[in-house]
Amino acid sequence: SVTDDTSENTIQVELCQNELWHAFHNLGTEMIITKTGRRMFPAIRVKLHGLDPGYKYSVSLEFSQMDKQKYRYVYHSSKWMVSGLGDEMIRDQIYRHPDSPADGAVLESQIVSFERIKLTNNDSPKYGQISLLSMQRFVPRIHVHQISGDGIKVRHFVASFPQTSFTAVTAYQNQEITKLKIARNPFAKGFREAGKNRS
Amino acid sequence: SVTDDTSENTIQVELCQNELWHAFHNLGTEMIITKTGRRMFPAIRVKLHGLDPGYKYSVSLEFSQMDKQKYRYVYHSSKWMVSGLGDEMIRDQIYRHPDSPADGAVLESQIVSFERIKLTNNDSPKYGQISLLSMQRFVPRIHVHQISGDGIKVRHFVASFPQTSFTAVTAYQNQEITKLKIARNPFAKGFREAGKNRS
DNA sequence: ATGTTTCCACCTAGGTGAAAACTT
DNA sequence: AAGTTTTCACCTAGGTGGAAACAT
Repeated sequence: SVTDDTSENTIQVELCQNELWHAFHNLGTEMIITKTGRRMFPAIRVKLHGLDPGYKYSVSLEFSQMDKQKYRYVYHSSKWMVSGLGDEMIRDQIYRHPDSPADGAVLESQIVSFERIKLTNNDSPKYGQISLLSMQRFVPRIHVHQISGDGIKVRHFVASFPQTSFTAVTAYQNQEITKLKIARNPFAKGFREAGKNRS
Repeated sequence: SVTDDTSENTIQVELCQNELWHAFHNLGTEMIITKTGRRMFPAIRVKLHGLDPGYKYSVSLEFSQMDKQKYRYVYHSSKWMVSGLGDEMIRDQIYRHPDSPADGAVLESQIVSFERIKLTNNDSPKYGQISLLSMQRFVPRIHVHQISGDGIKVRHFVASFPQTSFTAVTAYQNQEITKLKIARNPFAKGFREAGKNRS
């Protein structure tokens, strides 16, 4: 498992769009996983603080299983119930942010957005994809590796935010989640309402 | 000016889509420059050979003025004529390929494509843009910098291909160039011919 | 029954040349 | 007259949820 940062200078990771994440978390966030890979919405976007400006850092995203259980959504009660023992996840999957490694000063000056990561239910994920398990729960974790001049990792910091946890699904279960995705994701409009945006 | 590589191991730079470049060169290539920046078509795409697999290299694109003259296109003779003395170019503009610096082994295994570079006639080019001068001639040059562990440039190699030279314009002059751009660039279709691709 | 896959209409995002408007 | 800027219809490219087909 992961060792935390032990030095006196602490790295801070700030989650962007915190209100949006909480809105989804209140309904029980679901993320679609497909064979070809699907983006996350909302995307994990973070702001880093406390980096050493002259050192290089690699920033990565990883998904930790919240438990070993499988869930199902019960429509008449609008609740998630445990439906049995979950499967074992593929080990050691990590998505390195394509703009990293980069200097601490550069990374701190911008928002690190993981919008291009794709979630899949394929057993052999392609480059840029992370393979998850349908009907199981995950929490994203941000890893920050400090790298010395010769490429050796000298420090390692991990952060995670409970409000970004989600259930992986191949089709949305809770229609309130679907509505919120359509309302907030510019790519998602579903079927047009009568008389709106028509030419 | 630029120093050439002097070591025994020579770096080779191979231009991709050579036939396409020659087709344009035969007509006298023109590249549109705009305030907001315009991509090059064809794009400069190269394959690198002879790199040291363990060293890091930075690959960049730069535009060298072919002469200090300004040209105009004479329609009735379909020829470019000198029309006077050109302007001075903004110095030291260089576009580093976004995937570099990278290890020699990584760079050699893929095509280095400069498709995202944008050419502009703006005096203060934004990030990712190179400012050129309308009605003047340029030849792209590929720079390969070998970088040591502590970031110092230890070797420098330059390559250029005469068939990629062009005249920068704000509107196409030679209609044969326009036709070839429309024929070969998937984004450029101009006005549809009657009865084609219609629903 | 329940969950997965495929296909598709509908979007966003952005790269084209043509034409018109503008500048000098 | 000659070159520049703006706008726009028309494309490519690719991210959505819905529905139907499929699998178990």
